[in-house]
Amino acid sequence: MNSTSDEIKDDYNFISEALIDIYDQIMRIEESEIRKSRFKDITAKELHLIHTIGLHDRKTTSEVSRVLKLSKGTLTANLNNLEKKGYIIRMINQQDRRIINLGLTSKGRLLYRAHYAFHRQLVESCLKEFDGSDIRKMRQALVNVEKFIDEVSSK
Amino acid sequence: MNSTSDEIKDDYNFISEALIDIYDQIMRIEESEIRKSRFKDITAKELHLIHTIGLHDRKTTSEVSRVLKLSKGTLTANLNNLEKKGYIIRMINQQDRRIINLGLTSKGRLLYRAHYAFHRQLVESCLKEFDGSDIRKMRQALVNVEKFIDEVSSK
DNA sequence: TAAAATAGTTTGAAATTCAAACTATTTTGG
DNA sequence: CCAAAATAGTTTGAATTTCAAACTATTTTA
Repeated sequence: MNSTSDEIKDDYNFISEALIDIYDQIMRIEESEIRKSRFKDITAKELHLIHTIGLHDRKTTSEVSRVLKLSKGTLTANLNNLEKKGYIIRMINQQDRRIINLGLTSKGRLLYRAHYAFHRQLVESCLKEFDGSDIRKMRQALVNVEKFIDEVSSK
Repeated sequence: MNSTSDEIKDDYNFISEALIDIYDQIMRIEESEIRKSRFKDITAKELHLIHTIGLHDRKTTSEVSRVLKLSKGTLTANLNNLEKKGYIIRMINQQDRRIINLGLTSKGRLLYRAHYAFHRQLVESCLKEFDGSDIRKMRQALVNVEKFIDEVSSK
């Protein structure tokens, strides 16, 4: 297919606008879907934190606060909430007892998987009409976004 | 190109993970880029509000609070801040004097355009290696995301 | 034209965030 | 070896953000 540079500009505009609006909607819908399930006490932010803690990584509090760009104090408060609600556990690291390793409880792992499944469903439903080569290109476009973000952050 | 169903699954996983992580990073980088410019007093949330108010729409407070899913009280507080900082103006609607129409000041319009330009730059930089037909497909994928969100929200 | 409805603001309470001070532990270097 | 410095995480107090409910002003309804 041939495209004029005007058509491409128009697509760029459309894609820019769509991107600006979509983030927020996805966050909101994630939260509202999760709240319809058995996990009624979870906010979008907590979902994000659960995802960052991950299934098997045993990350430390410092690592997580660095990744999420939250102060250590804020993270401590968030972890207290999730611990009270039974989603995470703190494990004192026996090699270095200053360090707390974070893990998900079985309830936390269920939530992690439900969240992930929802995302997968979104991706599958939106890409099902495309073939393998198209999907590879979409993947590359996302890699490019990450590259762009890295370049801008480090300049 | 042929792709096995395993390769496609792997791409889906990659795309899911990338999507989950990317939102947050874009929000943050948007804020930090804007703060490097003359707009040092603006947060990511305020940027989002400025974008929603838009260049020429004269939206009402209620419309904006519905779109952003903020309570009317919260929006009033946010608008007070942006008004104090000189980015927006409130205009009493002369047909119905209960209604406030919102507009951007010239400073607000400058900020709107700077924000939009940054997004355009991101999109252009990430899509420059693709041809018109590829870009049309990416656009379609975003339309699908919006469709998916609408379906899930309305069910 | 009085009552109901609507648009937006104010209010007070709860939640979230941050930076700085603090506690506990480990590492460093004299 | 041990005191000082560094590090990991928590606590604290203040600032900010958010919400729902009560409120004010205006318009619509019946």
